Amino acid sequence: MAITLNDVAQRAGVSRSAVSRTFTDGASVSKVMRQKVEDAAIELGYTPNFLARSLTTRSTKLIGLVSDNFHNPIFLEVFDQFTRGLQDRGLRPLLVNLSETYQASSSLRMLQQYSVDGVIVASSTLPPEVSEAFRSAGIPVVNSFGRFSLTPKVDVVGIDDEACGQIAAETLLSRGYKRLAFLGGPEPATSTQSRLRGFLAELQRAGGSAPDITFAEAYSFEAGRAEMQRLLRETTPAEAYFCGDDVLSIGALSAIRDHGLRVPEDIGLIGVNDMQMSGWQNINLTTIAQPFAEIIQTSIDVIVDMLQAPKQPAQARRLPCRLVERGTLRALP
Amino acid sequence: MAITLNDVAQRAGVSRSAVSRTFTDGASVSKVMRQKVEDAAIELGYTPNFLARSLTTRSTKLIGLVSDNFHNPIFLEVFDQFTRGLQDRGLRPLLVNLSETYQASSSLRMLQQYSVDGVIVASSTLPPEVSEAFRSAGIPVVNSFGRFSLTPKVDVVGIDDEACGQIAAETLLSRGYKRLAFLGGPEPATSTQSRLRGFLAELQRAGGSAPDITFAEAYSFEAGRAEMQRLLRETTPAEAYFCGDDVLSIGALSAIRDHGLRVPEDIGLIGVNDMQMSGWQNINLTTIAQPFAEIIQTSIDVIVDMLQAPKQPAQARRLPCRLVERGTLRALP
DNA sequence: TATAGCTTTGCAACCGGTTGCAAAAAGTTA
DNA sequence: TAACTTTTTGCAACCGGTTGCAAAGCTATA
Repeated sequence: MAITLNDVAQRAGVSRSAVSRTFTDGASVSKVMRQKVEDAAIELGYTPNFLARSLTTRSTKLIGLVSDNFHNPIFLEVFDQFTRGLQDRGLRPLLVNLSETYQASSSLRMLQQYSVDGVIVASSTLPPEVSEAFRSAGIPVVNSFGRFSLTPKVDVVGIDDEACGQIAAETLLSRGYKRLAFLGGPEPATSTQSRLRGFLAELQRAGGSAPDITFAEAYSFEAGRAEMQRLLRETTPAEAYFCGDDVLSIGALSAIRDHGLRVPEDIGLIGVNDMQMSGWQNINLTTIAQPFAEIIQTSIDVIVDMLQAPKQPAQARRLPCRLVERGTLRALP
Repeated sequence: MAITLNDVAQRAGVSRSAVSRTFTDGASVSKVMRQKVEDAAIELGYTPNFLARSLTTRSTKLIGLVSDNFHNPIFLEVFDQFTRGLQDRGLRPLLVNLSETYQASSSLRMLQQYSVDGVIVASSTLPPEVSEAFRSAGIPVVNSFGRFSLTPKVDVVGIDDEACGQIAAETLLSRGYKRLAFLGGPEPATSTQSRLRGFLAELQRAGGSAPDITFAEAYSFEAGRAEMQRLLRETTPAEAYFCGDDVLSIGALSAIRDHGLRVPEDIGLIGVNDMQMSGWQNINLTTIAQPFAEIIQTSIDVIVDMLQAPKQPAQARRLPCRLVERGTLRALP
């Protein structure tokens, strides 16, 4: 059996409140009282029970970390940074893995039952309704990697997908590529659509010709490879492809090389994310970096602010992307 | 404010106990009573508070999932499977990311404060003391991917590292490789030492000559690449390398190719893990598969058993590895 | 219809804490 | 030293649930 408040109170010969107060900062306890209690606590090896405490304080320090993305290697970096960031602020991530067998609605109920202080939905593919459900349930929520909106229903922290498409277009055009193509992620994803929009807009502005447009089934190596294989088999390949993300690009890269073509000499490739692997020397992918650290840090800041002052109007934040030049595009002329 | 037991009791015009009982399975409630309560609960949108309940039932369904490995891509697969497996059994993973800034001792205190039902330490590099600390604190614990021992202090589920080394030796010898080498993971890791022991034993048994032995700094691409670069620069390379794990192998692979040598024609390579990436066609690594799904499933089973019948003597389980043949070793003669 | 046996229900105590309030103790001031 | 503040302390109620126990309600049997 664990040591409780009562045990310590008895041992120290003081009231239960006294013990509680020594472990609550800001409470009024005299020097000698604190000493007596702390001695007893140490002797017995007492640690206060957070969950019992949460009943009256109405704060569990538990944060639901909800995602559906346990396959894209980039998310290991994301989880790493989220867990560290939360820990640094004394918050505890309760991890939820959404899938066909575990639906968002169950997770809402579950997280309610555990009285989480807030929820972070970390996904670029989950529909906004998922985050909105938490908000309607009165749980502070932030959608990391979510889509920007001028009238967001929940707080969102993500990148500027249109600007991202624009950077891709500028970069490819500046390298002298003419016949461009867009090899997007899953077509229904709003991030895919926004990047496409920005890509097309910039091409038009700069007077470039209309690109080929196709979509991969998922953000995965296999999907990128399969789609690129199809393109190489069924079409005349473009000079350069703007791919939905890095893992997709790596799949495409492997298809191109297997087809006997060289990158960047025959075909250029630019991805999105800048995951660690993209910097590996055997991949060396030119890509548009998402500011992961900033997105995650900001998301945590937003949640922490909401814990203190809930019910601010929702806000969508767009953080800027940045070109990372490596070896899958030819050099500037 | 959230709806409580009291609200529902009042609404339904029954006692608090009655409400509690309708939400506790195995409790005695009549048909009509249950109906009344459920109606009221639905009207009000009531869900029982798990944490309050845990005070009396002494079960939170919270499982600490402790790891220090948020960099090796294989761990995303591990987290995916752990979270799903736990969810399937109604358990909730409280994720803990150990690092220099967040020590094992803090995590013990924290997990005690949250009254977790059990802890899974998922790491092949953390020292056994970490898991043992949980056990001495009376928390059921299992060490996944831990080291085998005949007299374990805590339950361990892992692979047979010596057998793994043996498989590597057999495989390389059967391909006709003569000058073999061991390019291990971090030297102090016991898994590294065990695999080396099995590797050497089998070589000796089969009359092979003694291999070169070196170690990488970490289980990472960079470390594998750096060590292989050093070997190529400073030594006459061996005919085939048994590498500490897949990500290390991929680093080594890139160094070999950059050096103008071909795999498997000039140098053979075999890894350990069989992570998804190893099957990507641009990598296509021959490797020894760890039975991740079984290790994780077994770990969860072990914890679940401990929740029901605590304090069985600790047991270490070794699950068998399996060769996965791909393209980084030459074919059988 | 009276009695025995089983099921259902509410009361009240409890899980491990926190906290408002008033009494007690300590510290100030005149 | 008396009167007045301020600080410290314990009591008791509460957070949102569960559960042992005894009373009440029901069914079956004689």
